[in-house]
Amino acid sequence: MVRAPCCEKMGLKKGPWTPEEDQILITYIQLYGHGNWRALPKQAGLLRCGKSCRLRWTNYLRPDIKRGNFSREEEDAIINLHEMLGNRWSAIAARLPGRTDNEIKNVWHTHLKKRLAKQPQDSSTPTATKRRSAPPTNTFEYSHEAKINELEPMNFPSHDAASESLEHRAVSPQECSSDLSSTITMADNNSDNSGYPKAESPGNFPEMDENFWSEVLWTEDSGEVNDFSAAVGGDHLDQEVQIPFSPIVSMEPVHSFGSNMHDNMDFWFNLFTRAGELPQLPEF
DNA sequence: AAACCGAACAACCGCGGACAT
DNA sequence: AATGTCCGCGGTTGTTCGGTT
Repeated sequence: MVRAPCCEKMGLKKGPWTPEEDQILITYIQLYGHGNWRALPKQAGLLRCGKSCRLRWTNYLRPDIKRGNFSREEEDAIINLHEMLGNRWSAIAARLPGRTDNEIKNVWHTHLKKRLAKQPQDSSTPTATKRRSAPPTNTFEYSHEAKINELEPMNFPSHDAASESLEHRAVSPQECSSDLSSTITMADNNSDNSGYPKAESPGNFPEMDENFWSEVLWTEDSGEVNDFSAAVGGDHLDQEVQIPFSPIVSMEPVHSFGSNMHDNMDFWFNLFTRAGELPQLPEF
């Protein structure tokens, strides 16, 4: 069979994403989910291929991504998991909540390989056993892997100095609630030419329950809205929220957001203040 | 101050598997 | 069973940034 090129149509944009594109993608997925990546960019009005959208979302924009430096525990876990799983980054990422396969892959190539190279091959250390880059192939290894797959995802507190700083850690809902001023300060003072505040990456959202992202946030009795471009800014919606990068997005009140109103409020607050602008928060 | 260089990381590419028709 | 489409994965590349000379 012949595979159609990902971006067969000319004019599709490549390269770094702009804040405006991010905003459109985030807003679209919040409203409609991402059932069909291929169709998504067209419906959302993005000049990107679906693949690019998926990558951007999964590696950068997803709300549950933990930004910031890897803790020592996380690094050790990556090393151990890599020892067992090989270069199966997605499998490793599945054991490290909030970390993406791409991020883990980068950390491995930039930090951990070097760290391992420096370490003496001492069998007493968990990372010193013989490594492989290929996935396990024999039955013992696969049964071992099956055990790994039964493990619960690991949770690591961010405890190293860098991740403790405001510049690197993700902002929890609780922190947002109690210290909004720091968020404002970061957004105001750390902007660079990219349009993103340095300290406030798009990944710094409060964690949401799964329902938040699986639910369609906005519903209308009269039926579906298929044209996102028309939907944003539409006048048929209940509430309006001014999003810094243009589109006007509206949504239902708080019950659609998840279980915690404060989380939701903080989410939007963080979202909007990324552009250094105070939002017009919806009235919940 | 400018040039250079390496590290870090975001993004792209191509392949293969899963699923639908 | 064959074919087509979509998605996810791993490898790789390109760009940016910070440190050094």
